Amino acid sequence: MSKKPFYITTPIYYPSGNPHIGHCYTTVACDAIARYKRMQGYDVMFLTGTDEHGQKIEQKAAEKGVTPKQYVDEIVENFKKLWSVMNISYDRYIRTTDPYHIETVQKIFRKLYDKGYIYKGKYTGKYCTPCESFWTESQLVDGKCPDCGREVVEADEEAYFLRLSDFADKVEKFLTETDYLQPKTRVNEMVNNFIKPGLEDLCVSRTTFKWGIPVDFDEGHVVYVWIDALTNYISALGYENGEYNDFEKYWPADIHMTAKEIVRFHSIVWPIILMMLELPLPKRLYGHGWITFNGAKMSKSLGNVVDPFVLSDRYGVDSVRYQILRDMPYGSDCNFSNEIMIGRINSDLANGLGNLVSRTVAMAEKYFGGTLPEEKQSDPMDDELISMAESLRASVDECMDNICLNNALAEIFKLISRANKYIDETAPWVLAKDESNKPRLACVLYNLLESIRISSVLLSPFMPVTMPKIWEQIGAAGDAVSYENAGKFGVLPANVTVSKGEVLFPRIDVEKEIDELNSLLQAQADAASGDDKDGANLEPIAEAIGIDDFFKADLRIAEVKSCEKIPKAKKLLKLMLDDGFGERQVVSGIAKWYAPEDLIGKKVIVVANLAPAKLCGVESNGMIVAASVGEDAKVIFVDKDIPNGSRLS
RNA sequence: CGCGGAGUGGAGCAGCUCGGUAGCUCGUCGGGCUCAUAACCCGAAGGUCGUUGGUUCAAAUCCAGCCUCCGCAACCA
Repeated sequence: MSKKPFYITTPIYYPSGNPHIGHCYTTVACDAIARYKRMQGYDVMFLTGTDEHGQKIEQKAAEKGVTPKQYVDEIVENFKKLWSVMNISYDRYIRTTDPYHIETVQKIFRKLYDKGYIYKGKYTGKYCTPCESFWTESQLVDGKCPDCGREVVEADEEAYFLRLSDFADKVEKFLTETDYLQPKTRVNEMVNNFIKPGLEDLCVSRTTFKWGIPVDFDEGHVVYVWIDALTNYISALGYENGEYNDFEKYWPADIHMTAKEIVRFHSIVWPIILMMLELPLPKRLYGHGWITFNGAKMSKSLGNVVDPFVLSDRYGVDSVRYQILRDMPYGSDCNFSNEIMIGRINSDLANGLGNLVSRTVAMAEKYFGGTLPEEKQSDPMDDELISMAESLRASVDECMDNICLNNALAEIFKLISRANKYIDETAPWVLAKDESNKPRLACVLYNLLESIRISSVLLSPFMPVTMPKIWEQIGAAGDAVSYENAGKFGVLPANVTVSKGEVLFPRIDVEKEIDELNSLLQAQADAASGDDKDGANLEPIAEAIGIDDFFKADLRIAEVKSCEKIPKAKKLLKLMLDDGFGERQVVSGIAKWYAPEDLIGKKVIVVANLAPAKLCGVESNGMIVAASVGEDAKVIFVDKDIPNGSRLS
C-alpha cells in the first residue's frame, strides 16, 4: 500500500537581510508538522526557500559593490546554516534564481497572457527623472527620491497587470465557504478590506529594475514579485519544468504556512492565479502571529537580542524549538524575551521532563541494578496515569491536525506532570525499604517508563535531538518508539534495562544568564558600531550638491497659528501656519510625538515650495522640517524673534 | 461613521459558541518528601472578569453604548 502524500510549505523568505527568530518560528513549526506526519506514515514533501529578486536586493547589492546574485548567495548560505542548526528537515529548497523556476515563471506568465488574464497597462507612480527610477509612495524619503534626494514627479510606466477583478466572486466564495484560510477570523478581514471594495488588478511586471525574471516576449519587463514568488509552490514540484516530476503526486498542497502579513497574497492572489491556470486549490493556509519583543514587532536593531544562533548554542536547539512552539498561541502574537525563554525551559524541560527521566532511571538503577524484574503488582492507583497515557496520542493528533502546536505540547506535558505526581503518590523510596514490595515497586517504575516512552515519542517531532537520548536511557528501541506504539501502554519489555545518561536539559541560572546575555549583547553592539552597518548609526551624508540645488528648496520660517488632529488618520496633524504671506495649511505626520497644543504658537521651518498634495483627503502645502532620531521625529523650533516668512540661506 | 481582534488575581493565558461554584501555567508565601537537575508533591494568599446600562430568578458569558490597547487598510510631502 502506497503512502499518502502530504505537502507542506513555508513562505520563501526575502534574503535582503539575515534570518531571525521570526523566520525560525514559521520554519520550525512546519518542521514539527512535517516530522509528525512522517512519523504517522505519510509521504511528506516539505518545501522552503528564498525569494531572491527585486529592487531592494538590487540596491543592497549595489551598495555592497557586488552583483545581486553574489549578494543573495551569501545570505542564502546563512539561511541554510540556520536551518541546519535548527534541525530543519526540509525535503527541497527552492531559490527563485534557480533556472527551472525561471522557466516555469516565464511559461506561466505567457500562458496567462495568452488567456487574456494578463494585459498591458499603465502603472502610475512617482518618477525621478535624473535617476530614471519609479518609486512607490512608501519608498520616498521626505517626499523625495531616496537615491538622489531630488523632487519626483507623477508619471506613468508601461506594465503588465493581472486581471484579479474577474475572479473576485469566485475567490470570495472560496474563502467564505471552505476552511482554506485559518484562523477563520481573517476571512472577514480579507473579504471586507480587499474584495468587497472592488478587487484591483495587480501589477505583475516592472521596467524600472533589472533584477528579476525577464518577460520573455517583451524586452525590458521583468516579472514583479507575485507571479515570481507564489508560483514557487508548484515550480518546486516540476510544474512546467523538467527539474522535478512530482506535481501530480503532491499538488494540491496540504498546508501553506505563512505569517499574517502575507495572508492577503496567499488568500486572494494565489488562489486566483491557480484558478486562471485551472489547477486545484491548496487545502489550507495558516497565517500565524508574530514573535514580538515587549509587544513590538521584531526589528533589526533588536535582532541581536534574540539571535537564534546564540540561543541554540547556549540552551540547545531542542529547547529553543520547544519554547517558540509552546508559547505561540493559535493565530495571535506571542511576546518573546530571554526571561520567558529561560523560564519555559527551566520549568517544563529541566524541572518537568528532564527531572522525571532522571529520577525514574536513577531509581531503577538504585533499586534493581538497572533491569526491572518480570514480576509486577499493579494497583488501582495506577489507572489514572495509564488511561491518560493511553489517550494522549489521540489528543495530540487532533491538535496537530488543527495546527495548534502549542496545545499539542501542553497536552503532552500534562502527562509528564501527572507522572511526577504519581511518584509522590506511590513513594517508591518507601516501597524499596521492604523486600516484599519489590513487585509493586517494579510496576511503579515500569508505568513511569511507559509514560516517558509515550510522551517522548510524541515529542520527537518537536525535539528530534533529545528524544532519542531519552529512549536510550529508558531502554526503548526499534518498534517501541514507533507512532503506532505511542497509542499503546505496556510496550516496553517487562524486564527492560535502563541506563543513566547525561543531564538532558540543564537548569539555567536566570540571573546569571541574563547578565551574560546582556554583556554579550553589549559586545555585539560595540562590534557593530565599529563597522558602520545598518541600524543604530547615522545615515551616511548624501551625495554632494551645488548651492543651486540647495536653493531649489525654499525654506521659510512660519508660525503655527492653529493645529488639530486629522480624525481619520493616526499619524497626521493639520496645521495652519502664518508664513509671512498669509495662511498656509500643512499636513504633517507627527501626531505620534506632538499634541496640537505642543505646537501652537511655536515657530517652525517649512518647505514652502513643495508641490501641494493630499493626505487622507486633506490638502497640504509644504512640509514641516523635522530631524529623524532613530524611529522618532523631532520638529525644529526656531527663535520667536525671527519674523515669519524669513528665508533660510 | 473604513475592517477586524483584545481588555479575566503580580505576569502570561483558558473559559464566552450552548448564561448557573472563575480555571490553568509562572511568580509569592506556608507545609511535605528525599528517588531526582536546590528538582518533585500538597496547601494558602491574591480577581466586584475594562466601564456604564439592559435582558434574566441568575451575566465573564447574551444585547447596547462608552473607554483603552493592538493588527489590517489609509497615512509620515
